[in-house]
Amino acid sequence: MPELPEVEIITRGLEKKIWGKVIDKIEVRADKLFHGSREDVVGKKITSIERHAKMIEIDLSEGKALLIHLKMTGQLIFDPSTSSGQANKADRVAGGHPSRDWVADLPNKFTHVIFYFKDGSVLYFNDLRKFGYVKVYDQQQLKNTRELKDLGPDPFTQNLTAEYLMKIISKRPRMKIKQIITDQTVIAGIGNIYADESLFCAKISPLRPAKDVSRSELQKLISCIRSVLKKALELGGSSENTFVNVEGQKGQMQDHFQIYRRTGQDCPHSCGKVKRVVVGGRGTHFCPVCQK
DNA sequence: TGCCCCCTGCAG
DNA sequence: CTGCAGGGGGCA
Repeated sequence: MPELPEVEIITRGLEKKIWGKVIDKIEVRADKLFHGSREDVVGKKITSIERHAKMIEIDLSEGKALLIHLKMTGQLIFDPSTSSGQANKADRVAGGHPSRDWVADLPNKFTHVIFYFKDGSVLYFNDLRKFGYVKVYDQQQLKNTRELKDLGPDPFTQNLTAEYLMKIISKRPRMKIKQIITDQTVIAGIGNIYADESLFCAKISPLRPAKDVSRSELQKLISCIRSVLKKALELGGSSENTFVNVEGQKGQMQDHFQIYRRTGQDCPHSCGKVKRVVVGGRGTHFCPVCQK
């Protein structure tokens, strides 16, 4: 699923919906996706919710924590109460943005973990492809996991600079620029969609060896990354596929893609046709005319 | 650095 | 039917 904007939207939604609630029970329907002891989290209170790259850390009382990764198709959907569940489901559909029928009817066959809170509200973790996970940690232990410790700077922090990228690139000069910016240990949170969109914005070919990207182009790329991610946040994320926010609603960014998944169509600058190639095993979209 | 894999569904 | 999908770990 989700890249930085989508995970950020979900994180903000969770803060609003489940902060301070006490976990009454956890139901795990697919063991594969839940790592750790259920007893460690039952009875604990949610004390903070934070995004790291594309992961969500939920801190609990007594020093415990949950780390959730949604991978490609994970969803976290909140239902304010079980007793009025029918009404809420109807609201979601009436809201006009049910992404699929199965989103409006929870739990469903893609619901793998269910968090029941003391006040009767429920959080569903759905994942069509079962790549995602929920892991239980001690907060101290979590800080030292590779997953978090090795992450590069968040794109919106001052730590992401052209100088920083040049230093990284000097260690792997031949790597394609797209692979550099989608490496989570270089920049935290950029994935396939926003890499393509950012490179288009900066007029840089995703195939360019990183060492051939100049300082000023890197500067432009950083500002493009920020503007693209900001726009995605403002539009509620990209729901090209299964993304919905914690209320089950889709975002609109997919209607504003300049280049991603527009293979064969005209470049927005009318200079050529959008081409699709594979970089690092992922579909990659660019305009060979304006992206050099 | 480049495949293959995890898994399921959908578009062409 | 084949190929493709927002991620990323593991293996040669």
